[in-house]
Amino acid sequence: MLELAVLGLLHEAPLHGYELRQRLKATLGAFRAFSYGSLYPTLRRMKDAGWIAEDEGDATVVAGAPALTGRRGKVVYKLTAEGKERFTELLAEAGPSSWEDETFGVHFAFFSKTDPDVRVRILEGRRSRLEERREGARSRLARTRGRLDSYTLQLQEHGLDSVDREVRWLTELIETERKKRPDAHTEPR
Amino acid sequence: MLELAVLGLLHEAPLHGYELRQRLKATLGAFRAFSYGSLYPTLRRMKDAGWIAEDEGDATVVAGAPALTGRRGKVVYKLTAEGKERFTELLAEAGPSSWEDETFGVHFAFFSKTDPDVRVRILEGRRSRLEERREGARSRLARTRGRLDSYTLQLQEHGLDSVDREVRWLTELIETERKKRPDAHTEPR
DNA sequence: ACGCGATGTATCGCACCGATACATCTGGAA
DNA sequence: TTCCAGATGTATCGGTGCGATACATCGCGT
Repeated sequence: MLELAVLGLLHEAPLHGYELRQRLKATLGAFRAFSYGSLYPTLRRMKDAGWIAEDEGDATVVAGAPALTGRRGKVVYKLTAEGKERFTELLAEAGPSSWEDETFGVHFAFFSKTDPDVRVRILEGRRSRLEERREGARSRLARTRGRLDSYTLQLQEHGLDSVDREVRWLTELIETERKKRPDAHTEPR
Repeated sequence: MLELAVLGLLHEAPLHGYELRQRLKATLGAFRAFSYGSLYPTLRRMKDAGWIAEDEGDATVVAGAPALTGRRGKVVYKLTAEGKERFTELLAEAGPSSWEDETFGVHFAFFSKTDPDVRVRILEGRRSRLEERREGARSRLARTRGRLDSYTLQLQEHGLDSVDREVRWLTELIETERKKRPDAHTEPR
């Protein structure tokens, strides 16, 4: 997850950790926090995996001098060739994981770099996921309505409304996508 | 978090793990998943802490027989006296943690067992939390609007709308609470 | 000259999630 | 009547991410 987000952000420009976090908050803040506590370990993992590399900012650690207060410069990361590959690869796969709550937002954020077919498939996957959830909630609610105290009820209904809203949003998006490419449709074959 | 939820559910009736999970999904499914992977460890922790105790369902493990295929009965949990105390204690504290994303839903679910003053304080805390977030997002959006691709923009706006909706919802709830107790107000003192 | 808030890197412990394993019970199709 | 699929039920494992915290530097207003 964070991995995909980082790949996407670095795909546009090299960044150091702090900036990365700012961008993360800016684009995905509504859905996930992505604190430093996961960012830095992820950066290390990705560096070890070879997706990203340090790009020597203004560090210029003079070999002789440091030892104490070793003047640590910014650590700027950039995508490697393998990293770019990995990014396209991740963007291409539209599996069930792409439309889970946590994942969907990140995928969506990079839709402009995603294949149109994949876009539609993800949007539809997300929508039916939500519709499932909504039906479950609805029937459960109908079944237990009487026994619920008013707060629990309010909570259920607010939740249901939110899901409804997102479903409508997705439907609009899907239609827009369709209009752009009238030849693509749900069932290939 | 899960701890509070479990205390709340067991406060109404003794339950075993599976049932507990069902209820969790039913009341909080819109916000958190609460899988078994956290439920069972939590139950163990709570048992060790003394908040809950096993209530021997239909286990009736006859001392002599088992060994192989040892007929494992349901493990029904119930609140202990300390557990009840702990529950009221947790319900009473309305700190910043009560209105974070993950926590708020759980607190709200047990509002019928919460002190009216605390209810209002939590609702207001949640609201100003969201308003802060909204302002941040709004100004960031205004600042960067031109540079954003249309998908990122859509995402931002959808997020903003959602926050708006929740703020309105909270405002209504607060007003309702106020009507119920016209003497309570924001600043004590 | 001082200090405070933003910038910047990093780690630690903990909560939780998703997948998985495995066993039992129940009801309907074969 | 047998068989098997799906619901019920308990449990663990690896991994991801979060919140708090620590610490150092930099730019700026006072």
